[in-house]
Amino acid sequence: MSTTPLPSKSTRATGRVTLSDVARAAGVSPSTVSRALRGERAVDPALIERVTAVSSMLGYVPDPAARALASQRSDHVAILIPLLSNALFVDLLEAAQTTLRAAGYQTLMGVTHYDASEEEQLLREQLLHRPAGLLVTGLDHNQATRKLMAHSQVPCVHLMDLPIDESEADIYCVGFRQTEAGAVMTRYLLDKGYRRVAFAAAQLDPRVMQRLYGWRKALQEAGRYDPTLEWLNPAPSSLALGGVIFEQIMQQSPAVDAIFFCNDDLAQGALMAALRLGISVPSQVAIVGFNDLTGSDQMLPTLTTVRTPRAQIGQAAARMLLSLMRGEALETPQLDLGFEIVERQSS
Amino acid sequence: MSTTPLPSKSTRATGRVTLSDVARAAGVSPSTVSRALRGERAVDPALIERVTAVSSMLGYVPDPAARALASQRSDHVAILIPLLSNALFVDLLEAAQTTLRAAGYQTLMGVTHYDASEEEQLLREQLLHRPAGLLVTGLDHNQATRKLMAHSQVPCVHLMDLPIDESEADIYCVGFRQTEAGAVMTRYLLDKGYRRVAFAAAQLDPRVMQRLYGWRKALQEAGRYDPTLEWLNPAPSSLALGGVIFEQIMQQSPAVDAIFFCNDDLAQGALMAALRLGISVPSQVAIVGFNDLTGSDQMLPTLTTVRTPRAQIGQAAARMLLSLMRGEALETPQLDLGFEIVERQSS
DNA sequence: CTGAAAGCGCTTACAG
DNA sequence: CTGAAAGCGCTTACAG
Repeated sequence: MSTTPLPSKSTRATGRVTLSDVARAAGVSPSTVSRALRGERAVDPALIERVTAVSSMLGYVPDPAARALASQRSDHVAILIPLLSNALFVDLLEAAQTTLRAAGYQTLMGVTHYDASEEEQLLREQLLHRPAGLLVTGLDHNQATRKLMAHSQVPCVHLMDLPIDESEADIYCVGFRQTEAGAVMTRYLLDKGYRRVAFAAAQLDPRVMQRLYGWRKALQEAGRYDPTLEWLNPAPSSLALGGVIFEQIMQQSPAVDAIFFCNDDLAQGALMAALRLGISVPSQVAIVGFNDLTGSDQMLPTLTTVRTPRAQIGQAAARMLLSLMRGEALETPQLDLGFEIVERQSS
Repeated sequence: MSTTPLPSKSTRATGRVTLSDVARAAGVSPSTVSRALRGERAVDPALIERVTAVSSMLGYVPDPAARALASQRSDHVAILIPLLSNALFVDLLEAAQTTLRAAGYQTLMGVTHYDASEEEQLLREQLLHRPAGLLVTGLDHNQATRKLMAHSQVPCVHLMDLPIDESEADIYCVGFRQTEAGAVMTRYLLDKGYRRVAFAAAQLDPRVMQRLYGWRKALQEAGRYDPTLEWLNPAPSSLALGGVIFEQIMQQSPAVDAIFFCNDDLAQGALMAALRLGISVPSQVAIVGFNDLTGSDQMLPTLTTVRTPRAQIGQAAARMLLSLMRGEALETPQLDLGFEIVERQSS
């Protein structure tokens, strides 16, 4: 143990300290080192200690490629998110990655741009690396993607959403009830006395649509639903678009007294447009958003919105995935992290 | 070629189509398949064609782990950026990743939080995967990080910055002259007739400091430099902080007639604060920012700023790296992509 | 230009 | 509980 291991004589020696170096120095077989270091049960505790000591003395670090090749499982975790231009997903990504990295995993990120076939292609590329786990946004995927996920046998946790019906009860996910959040915000507005509550949305991804359904349900229950209150635009969400939509609504439906935007960037843009147009918020029209993004508390007036626990979702999903990768059974396969109305000045 | 390859009889067969399957079906040796598929010169064109055809017919896809283990080079490219909470770096990341992915590389992202030792640790983890290339933000790294990069022999391109002196002429980088951008914006303000131009900064990373030096130089040349015009805050940049700094300046230095914020989020926060405080921009005080981030064109008044080519930087750096990874010599190892003043209403 | 052989650095049945 | 051996799926000197 006091002698430095001789460098390998091979022509292709890489200079790296290998498992065999550790085995030689510890006086055991490579198999034992492998087992001891991975904490496999059925290894003599005394040996574990010796191997661990020698290993760290030599500065041994396992080669991920060799490990992946031999075990057919890499130390990568693949994550699929729709966009990087929405702070929501960036928060999700960062939280998941931080948790995963602390457990020794590298994150492989894929940006789908809300495109089902791009998602499929990205997943295909990621699966080539035999990831140890999968984190995917939402529950809606095309046939091929679902098949790939199932065939790969890779543990998978879905982000942001919770299944609606029980046919999906076998799916792992962490999120909150989008539909309910839409309904709760709408009821909040009705309770404040607003009577013509519009819903304005862009992008129209599945979660936005669920918020729409929640809004519809709440209005219908209050007997205040009217299809002309729906303003749906498939274009990508942005501040600028929020301003455009706001102007449209104000021009075409002056009787609207509150607007529920499906995302804070739209609502922030609307607030800026209101300032520009001299429309006073909330006295002429209330404006509320969704997600509580950066800047919403700095607007004039400050923006009422729904705070969504995206960092917590990223972290909890990563933890859930870590459990699955260890082969543990989960008590709660579907985690509802809730949401919260943040009342500010705009409503 | 018309018979499907027999599945391997091994207990650990993975079901994947392998190089040997292709070799058998094409009637050549595995070495030849390997060479043909990688486009190595010195392979009979006819064989290349045959191998390629068989390979795609069989749906062969090389195993990245096996390739990495054998060649000591993975298909990963590691990228180090300071933050994910600054849209600037997200744009950089997305552009680089898109370009890299199109060339068959997977991106390994590391977020340093402007912490030199976290950067070192991240790089260490990334190098374990034997990345084919490295993309790192800035030119400032600690001793250990520089040593790691040099010893690794991995081609590396630096982002955002250009070296100041010639001692760093051997470094590859894509960016623009931060100091000059600071000076140009300051001269623009002086030319517009502003006389007491403050510089307000947060985070104080190396690039912010360079902008500060540019501002100083421009003011000194105009005989208008005054140390009390410098407002430096090491806290992370944010809209809220911009508002706070703006209030401070207005209270303590009412004679200031223009404020140059080192980043648009600060400037946007200042604009909102001005609205709140009833301070009119630009008639009482001009406000300008840096980077032209989302929302700057939606503010009231719209924000004058410096547009920086971050997406182009990400893409150009990725392309440069691809060349280096191919072993090509570069005509331009240091690429200056410039910047542009965007004049809007706030100045 | 092509092939046989060794090797990359691990993991994992299989025996004991 | 431990070890010898085979194998994961490629690449790359080395010969020819």
